[in-house]
Amino acid sequence: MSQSRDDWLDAAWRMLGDGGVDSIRVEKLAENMGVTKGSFYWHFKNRRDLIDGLLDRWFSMREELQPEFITNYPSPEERLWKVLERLIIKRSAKGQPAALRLWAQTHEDVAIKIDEADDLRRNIFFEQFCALGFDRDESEIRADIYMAVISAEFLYSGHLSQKDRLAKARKKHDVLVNML
Amino acid sequence: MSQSRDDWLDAAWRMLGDGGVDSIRVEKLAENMGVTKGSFYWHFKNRRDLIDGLLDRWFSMREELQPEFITNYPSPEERLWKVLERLIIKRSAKGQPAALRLWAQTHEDVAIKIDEADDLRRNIFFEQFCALGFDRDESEIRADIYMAVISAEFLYSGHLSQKDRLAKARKKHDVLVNML
DNA sequence: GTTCCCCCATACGGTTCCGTATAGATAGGC
DNA sequence: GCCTATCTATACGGAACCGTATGGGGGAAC
Repeated sequence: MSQSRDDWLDAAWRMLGDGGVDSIRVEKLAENMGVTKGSFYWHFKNRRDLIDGLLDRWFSMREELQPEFITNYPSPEERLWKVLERLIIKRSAKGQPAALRLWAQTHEDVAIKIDEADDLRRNIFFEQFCALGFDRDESEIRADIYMAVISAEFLYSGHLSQKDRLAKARKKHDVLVNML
Repeated sequence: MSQSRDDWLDAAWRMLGDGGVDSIRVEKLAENMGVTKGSFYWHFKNRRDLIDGLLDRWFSMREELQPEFITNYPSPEERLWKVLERLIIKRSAKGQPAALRLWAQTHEDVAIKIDEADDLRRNIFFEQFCALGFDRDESEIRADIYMAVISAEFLYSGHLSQKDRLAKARKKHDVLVNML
């Protein structure tokens, strides 16, 4: 049963969510997959190469950052919501985002890439709030809060069902979008 | 130069913020402190004992969770703000909270303790929002968002000065407190 | 059936740790 | 001066990993 590079990334991705970057050990990984690390070093140059692969995967997974995703929806209000909704529905990520952010604290190059992606998302939010009629200053603040809500979704989240999470998220969305 | 148990915790606390729980290595720690690990094992039973000490320190540091802290301020609006303000001003914690939360993902006992503290804080927020006149449902949502804003404060690297962080935080606070 | 390439197993050297055992140092009480 | 408590150094066994070197199996191509 031959393992592909993607199979390795899948398993490593799970490990990442469970215990952070440091918990990713190539020998443990090989054991989990029922092969030896001889296979690993066929697919990857070294451990760091694997982790870079995980980073790439994460970035490419964030389709909601691509212009096409957002322009599918007409109203700014809906555009905001769809991003949040999507992150909850495809809960392909559990602890991974938090893990990568933590890891970035000691790896400047990683931090830069993450910051760039964050700025991109934050800016998308910002524009939607502007389109909703908030002034630039207010829009910036609300975009920040929207970012915070998203990050918290992965940090806390706890023991709620997806349905309940969606319901609560929707209410948070409403609070941030409506100014009564 | 004799090292106290607290000195070890101080150094470990710094390490925790820099690289997460996994980066805390007793031999590295000893090297940093200019002694050998012989000293470490005098003060601590083992590595886990040290980390438990860090957890205790974190919990006891959260004075804003104690009733006395909040009742110092008359208005619910101010009570909310003081908690947020305090977390920014005493930036004794940098990556530590995020690191501990991540670590909790693989250690159920830790997760439980953190959840308890979170619930406590969330409930304090909830009560303040209720006192501000929001209904219970709305207050719960706003308390959640307030929690999110706080956690984001530690997650996003942010290259802002403390002054700017405070200013932005104040605006976020205003958004969540005011319903115009 | 030989060749070749892809994927994997085995074996090994080296490093970084944890935790223990044991002895040495230092300072204060007596 | 001696004893004891407190803290630290040294030395060691063992585990967990990383990365490399090397060889082998097995299927596709021919």
